[in-house]
Amino acid sequence: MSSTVAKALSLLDYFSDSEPEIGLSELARRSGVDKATVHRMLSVMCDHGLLEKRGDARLYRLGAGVLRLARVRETAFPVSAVFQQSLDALSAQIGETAHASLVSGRALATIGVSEASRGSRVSLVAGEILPFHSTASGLAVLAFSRPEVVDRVLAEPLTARTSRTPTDPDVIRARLQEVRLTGYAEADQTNEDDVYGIAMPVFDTDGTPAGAVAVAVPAHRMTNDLRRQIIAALFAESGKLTVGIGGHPSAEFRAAASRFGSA
Amino acid sequence: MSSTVAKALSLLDYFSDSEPEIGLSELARRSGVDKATVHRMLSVMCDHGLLEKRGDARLYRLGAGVLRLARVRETAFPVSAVFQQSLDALSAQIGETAHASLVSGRALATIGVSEASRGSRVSLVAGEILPFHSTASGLAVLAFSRPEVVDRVLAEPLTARTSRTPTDPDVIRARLQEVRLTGYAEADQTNEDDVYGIAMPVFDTDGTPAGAVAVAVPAHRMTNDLRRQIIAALFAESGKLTVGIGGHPSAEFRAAASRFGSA
DNA sequence: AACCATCGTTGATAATAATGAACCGATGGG
DNA sequence: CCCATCGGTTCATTATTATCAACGATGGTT
Repeated sequence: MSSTVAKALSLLDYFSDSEPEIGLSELARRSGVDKATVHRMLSVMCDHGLLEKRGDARLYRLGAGVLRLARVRETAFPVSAVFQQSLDALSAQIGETAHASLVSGRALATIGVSEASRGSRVSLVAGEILPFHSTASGLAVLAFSRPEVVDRVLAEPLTARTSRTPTDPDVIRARLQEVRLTGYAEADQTNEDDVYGIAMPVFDTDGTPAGAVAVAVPAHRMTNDLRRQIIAALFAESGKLTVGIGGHPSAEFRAAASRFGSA
Repeated sequence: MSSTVAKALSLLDYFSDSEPEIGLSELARRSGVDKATVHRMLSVMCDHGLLEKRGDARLYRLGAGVLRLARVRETAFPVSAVFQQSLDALSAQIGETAHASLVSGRALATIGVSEASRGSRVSLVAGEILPFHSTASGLAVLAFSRPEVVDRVLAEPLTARTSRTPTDPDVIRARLQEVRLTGYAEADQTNEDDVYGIAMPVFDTDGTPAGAVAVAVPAHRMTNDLRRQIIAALFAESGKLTVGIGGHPSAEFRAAASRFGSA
């Protein structure tokens, strides 16, 4: 839990699209680690190309090493490209912002976004780490994950992102049960105010969720009709994606999908 | 030098296009670190999404986290996309394989390749970590780097990749001086047998090399005419790339370029 | 211009976390 | 059927790393 490399790697989580460059003191403050320690860890990560200091400023940013790593992963197991294509289709069809995330350790990593072209839309801070318990994507993934994964996630302290965020493990377990029956997860302003998200899992080769695709809508604009449209579109795209990455859905999800199809 | 996080991160260097999945014992053997230690480090990196074990097999591969990191870096500082475009143009024009790499800590990380369409061509094991002293790209970068960077690189032990690899720091310094005068670096089978590489630096905002573009040709096919073609094309593309990433070339490189132009 | 806050960096001490050999059960090839 | 090798685990020893304070530099403010 408190290994040195874990602390070092967790520093990477603070970099996102909204904050691609961060200073030493800022990182120390956020992570709660001593400044000197952070400094040494950042230096090591710079040496390995995971980070780099911008020449002039004294800010750190993600280095060229991550580009190489991503390239290696994408050429061996192309998923990012496959997802982006589906996201573009989704946002075009629905007219709202679509995004995708993959299971990345004990959280979700946003790996693609396709924003709607209309003026008022949900503008995601992309590239962020998403919590499991407060996002539609997280619930969608968790609902079809193995019980021990659920236990591990719910054992950790659950922070309330908004006033509506469920933080009681039992409440969340109940919601997961719903998700298992319907096949999709909804998050009505539980991760961010005014954002209503609907998500569906995408499955890996072993039948466990590899990630999720989701559509995010300004909460006030959500209607029953729009919900139905989104869910139908997600079933289509999630299916394509699961096939696209060589996976196959769990029996539970297939059952939920057929229930929806016959409704 | 022997910090824990450094050892952990160096494990990532063994993943490449030719070997996107590696087992525990294999990594322990290569890195020379104890199996137990490697196991703990891998576990931590899995928890953070940098790596993941493939569900069925017992192999480790790069995780979804690297995709997120690369995405964040690319949206903030798009270089990978810019490079790929130039690489495609180069390989189309010359008819040989072109590749690009960026300074990544104490080495070069290959971030893009565009293979020629012809049958006999250099097929790079892409996504690899390139040494500075044995590759044309490395020499091109080093030649225009600050003296202390050169000293640091040449202070480390230089491994002979082929029978022609220069391992004497003084010999390499002499070659760097040539590169500074001509603006390009050549590597005649010093990194890989039968591969002749020509590379040119691409500069960052602060006038230091951010990386290099290179063309690799089967050694037996290299002629003076082809050399001249490649060098001319590289001057054009390297210039575009330097501008494309918002950088500006060092005075020394500009001088070399103008000498070539007037020749 | 002088000040104050904050930045990145360094160094000595104390305590933590890494180490590596031995061991286990499972797997697969000879 | 046996042996080699795999991934994974345990535990006592020790070397590593976190800590905390102080320092010089930087930059914005009064």
